[in-house]
Amino acid sequence: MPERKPLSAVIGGTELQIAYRMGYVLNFYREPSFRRIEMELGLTRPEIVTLIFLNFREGVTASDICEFSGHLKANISRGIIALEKKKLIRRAADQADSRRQQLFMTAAGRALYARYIPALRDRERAMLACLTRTERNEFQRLLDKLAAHVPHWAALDEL
Amino acid sequence: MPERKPLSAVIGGTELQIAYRMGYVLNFYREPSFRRIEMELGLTRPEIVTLIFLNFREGVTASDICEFSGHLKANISRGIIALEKKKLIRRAADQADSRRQQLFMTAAGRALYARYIPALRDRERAMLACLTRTERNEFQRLLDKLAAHVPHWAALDEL
DNA sequence: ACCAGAAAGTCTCATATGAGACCATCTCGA
DNA sequence: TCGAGATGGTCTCATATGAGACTTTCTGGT
Repeated sequence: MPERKPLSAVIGGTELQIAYRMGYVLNFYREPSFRRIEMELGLTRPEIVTLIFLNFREGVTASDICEFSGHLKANISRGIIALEKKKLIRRAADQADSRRQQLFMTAAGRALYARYIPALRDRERAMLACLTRTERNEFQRLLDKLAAHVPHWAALDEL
Repeated sequence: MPERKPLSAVIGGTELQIAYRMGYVLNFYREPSFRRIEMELGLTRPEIVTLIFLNFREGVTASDICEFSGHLKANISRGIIALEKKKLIRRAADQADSRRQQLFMTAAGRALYARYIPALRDRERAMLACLTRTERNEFQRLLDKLAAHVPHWAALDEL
């Protein structure tokens, strides 16, 4: 009987050692959580992301969210329109540049945000539970470094 | 003039410290690359993933791919049907269980795979360029650990 | 001050996706 | 060996998404 690598070895068996692993772990973290939020709360992904963003800072614009979320602007735009229609956010024209509109959460938006974040937090905790505290810190440090360098290569569309 | 955190601080300003960062980095790696493959080669994401999988091991089934890719089975099924129609893969009924079908790449499939992998590899290299060799190894080790533990929590749908 | 081009945001259209029903086959306990 | 339930795979339908055109407003060089 020939010895066969377990099928799960595909995780490292790809030519994209690190990227594939990141995708694998993150997919299993994020997709089910987000799908559930979509279903239960009737939000789309750009809407979820927009609320997360506004929770961090109010007054940002659609293109700020695009820039840091990687979502396409058409989708963020649709999300914002939908969120406003549901009274979860509020828009205000920017004084200095009338093309822009600043975004703010409403109380309802904050309340909805508070309903889905705990599940995401718990799931993150579960994902990381196999790391020691030291490892978790190191992992975060490396991710910070990677995140800081994203602008240096992400725009290189020849790649 | 009040001091304001730079907007990029949202990356770490979320309650989901690590998950958010992973998503941020991975989004900028994966989305543009995949979109480009979709456009230029006319493949969908489940098709791309299926070819990556088959490059690692032939003879697997649709549900194997679902299990390790996190894609929904309806989409993998559609992808497989499309790939066969394009003669990029070949299906064969499993002897032991006639519900299953084993999947194999064709020469054309291998050729197409070879056309999109280099760009993904280059982009991965660019993403990781800011880490030292030691850091890269450590990062991979931690990802391996996380990947190995995915089955322990991913199915917990109460989370 | 003007104009060419960039930027913010919205819209349209075709396509990909998620949810879940559905069918066929297999498995396992009584 | 029978039937209940599980499993592999496909299908349908509604919705979310990507691409890219378009409008309005701003900017920077001449």
